[in-house]
This record gives sequence, C-alpha cells and structure tokens, in this order.
Amino acid sequence: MLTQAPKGTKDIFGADMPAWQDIEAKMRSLCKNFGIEEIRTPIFEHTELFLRSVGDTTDIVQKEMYTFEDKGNRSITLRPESTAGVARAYIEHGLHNNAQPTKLFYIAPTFRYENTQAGRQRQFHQFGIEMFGSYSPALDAEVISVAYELIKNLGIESIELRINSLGGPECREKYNKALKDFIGDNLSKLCPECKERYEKNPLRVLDCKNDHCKEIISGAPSVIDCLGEECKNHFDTLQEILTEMGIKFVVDPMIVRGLDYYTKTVFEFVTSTIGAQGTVCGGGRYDNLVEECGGPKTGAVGFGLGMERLLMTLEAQNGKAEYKPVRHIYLGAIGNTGFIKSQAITFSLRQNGIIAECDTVGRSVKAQMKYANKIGAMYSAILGDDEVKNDNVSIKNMETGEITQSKLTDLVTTMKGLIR
RNA sequence: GUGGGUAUAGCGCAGUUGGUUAGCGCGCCAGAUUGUGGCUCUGGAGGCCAUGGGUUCGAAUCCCAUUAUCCACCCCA
Repeated sequence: MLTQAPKGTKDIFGADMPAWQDIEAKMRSLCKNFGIEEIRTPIFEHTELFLRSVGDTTDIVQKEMYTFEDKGNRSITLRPESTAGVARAYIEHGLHNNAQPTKLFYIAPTFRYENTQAGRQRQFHQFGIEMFGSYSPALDAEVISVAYELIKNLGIESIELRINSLGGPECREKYNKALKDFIGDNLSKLCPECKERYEKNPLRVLDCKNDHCKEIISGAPSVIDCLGEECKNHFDTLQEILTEMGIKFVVDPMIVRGLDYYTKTVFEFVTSTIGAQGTVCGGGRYDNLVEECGGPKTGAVGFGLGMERLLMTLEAQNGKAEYKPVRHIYLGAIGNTGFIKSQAITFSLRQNGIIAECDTVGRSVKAQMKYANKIGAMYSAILGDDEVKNDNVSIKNMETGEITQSKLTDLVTTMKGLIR
C-alpha cells in the first residue's frame, strides 16, 4: 500500500516522458501563433465555485469531486475541470478591462473521483483554452481551429470533429418541451436511466445506447430545429467560417455536454481507437458563466483536451515510440587522479553545452564502456595518469571506432567540432 | 455506484490433478589473462507467489474477504 500510487493515478517518467514533452512543446508553440497566453490557476478552489459553474445537478459535482474541509473550515475542492478557475481569475483580476478578447491556455492536472477505465483516471491532465470577450461565432471558430490544428500537427488522422448547438436558455427550454412531447406515451417504455434523464435533463435521452430507447427516440426532433433566429444564425455562421477555413466537421445533434454552463455551440473531437472513452477534446460556448460567477456579462468559448487520451490516440496510430537516451561524450577514468580530473572536466563540458557524463559509481573501465554504450554516448574517452600528465586524450567514436586525439585543455573545442 | 477478467523477480511470462530448495526470457551486477563498449559464453543478486483469513498432513495452486489493476456501464477529457 505504501509503495503503491493511489487508485487512478500514474507516475509519468522514463520512456513516457518524451511524448509528453513533445506534445506540450507543440501546444505552447501553437498557442503562441494564436496569441494565446498561459495561465496557471490553483489546483484547488472553493467548492462553491464548481457548484455554481459546473452545476450542482451534474454528475461531476454530485459524485466525482475531491472535496474536503481545510483547517480553516473552508470547503475546498480539487479542480474537476479548469474553466471555472480560469473564469474566476478572469473576474478577480479584472481582465475584462483589457482589450478583448482575452485568450488563455493551460496544461493542468485535473481530478475526478470516478471508477477507472481505459482513458479514464482520477488524476488526469488537460490542455485547454478559454477565450473571453466576444459573442461572435468567429471566436467559436478560432477556438475550434486551435484544437484542429494541434491534432493535425501531431499527424493524427483518426479523430473526427462533431459540432452542435444547444441554443440559449430559451431555445433549450423549448427543445426540452418538444422532446418530452415527442416521447409522450412512450415514457414508460424507456429504460430506467432514461426515465430519470427525462426529468433531469431530457437531452441526455438522445445519448442512450439501449436499443429500445434508440428506437423510440429515432425521429425525435433535433435541437437545431428548435433554435431561435439569433442562435441559428450564430450556428450557421460558425459552419460557414469553419468550411472556409478548410476544417472538416459533421453536425451531430446528439452531442450533449454534461456541464451546465454551455450555451449555443458545443463540439467534440472523437476517436474510436482508444476504447469506449473516445472523446479526446470537448468544449463549447458559455456566455452566462462569467456573469453567474459574479463578473460582467461576457461571451466566452473554450475547450478541454485530455492529454492522456491524446497520447493514447497517438500511440494507437503510431505505436510506442522508442526510448533513446543521448550523450555527446562519456568521460571515463582510471585511478584516482583521472577520476578527480574527469569530474571537473565533465563539469566544464556541461558548462559549455556538451552533454557529458562521467563515472560517479566507481566502475571498472570495461563496465564504464558498457555504461557509455547504454546511455547512448556518441563518443567516449578514458582519463588515466598518462592522459593527465601528457595533456592528451583519445576520443573514440562509439559507432565507427575512429579515434581523435585532443589536448585535455582543448576538449570543449574538440567536442564542439566533433558533434557539429 | 454496478458488472466481468486479472494479480508470481525491475519488465514480460511459465508453474501439471494441491506435494518438499518457485522457474524462463529480457534487464541489472561480475568475470572470460591484468586500461576500452556493442556479439557470444560463464557465474551472481533479486520473490512473504497483492494483502488478510479459511480448508488440508501439506496451498502460488482450492474457498472467502479486502486492495489494486484491466475492460465495460454511468458520465466525462
């Protein structure tokens, strides 16, 4: 127990690290192109913030939050998503006073108390962006284009973009009524879960996998048909911009998001290659959230993207990347004089940008060479009494066996020449 | 919260109808004429067989519980 990480958590290190660093670097550089700045918000917030934003009837709030009381009797919750915290920061620091839009991104650990499964952990990581300060569908398109471009740059082909519009509160109310009317007498024939959904959030009935329910629902009115004129125009314009951008999408009236704050546009990037949890990225517009949390009325759009799921999709497509350590030189040693000297010279090589390694274990020469080979050293050299006395070392190319002579005092220059 | 599979060395796996010192491959360490790697060979270290109970003369093996893990439902990223 002591030597086991808590359920649903993972250590990320070694062979897994390069892939993480690679996609994180791509995310940062992409955001730079889009003028999106990084924000780091606390890992925990006041519980109240999530009740207000995510919605107190949602599953996330009702059964998936890590909530505890701190020593000052405050109710604290580990963030189950990041939009709420970013919106809170936006309000707290008066970012609405800046020229809008405000464009922010984050890469953040996120926590949900759920049962684990493929593509689902209790601590997972989200890359997300949030854009505040515009009601224009252009902002929706810009947000979507970031996720699209990231996925494209990573070379992922098996992900599909699906979009939908939930409309504003009025449209949604109208739709709920239409859907309930449609189900009508068939309510008793729906599965128990769907009966509950019928009351709580009728939209969710559309999402049911039960064949009976599917049959009853087939031919149900679409949310899109119930959109008011303004919402419909918004959705149409979004599609027009996406098409013009060359971004492929399908309109999927079945997309229903589980967070209460969404209005109008919702979208998902979905794959079928990583198991049942195929939503790699999900987001949408949330025009009422900032106001709901105590800020000015502010239009906003954002998405969250699951890092683990993205990595899984990459791996499903390309296989596991090979793990190859690299060193420019391994500087071994024999005898005490060489040993001491090798430490200092390795330090100075490192100070000069050369990836150098030396013996810090006290291995035999043979073992040192084996080690040099294992850590991917391109060159190796052994320092003994003679080398130190004569100010000369033989640098061996580990691949070809070719030897280059160098003065010890010139080692930095020699190495720079060799690795060029 | 619900359902099914799994749990043996750092990793991947064997282990017969219960039977005595629990194996294999990779990896790790050390040697194969004394200051040079990769290939090969030899040797070595490393396991409370997930944990706790039970059945039995005897349990890695059978039974129960717990925990973790994998997969699915629910829901989300």
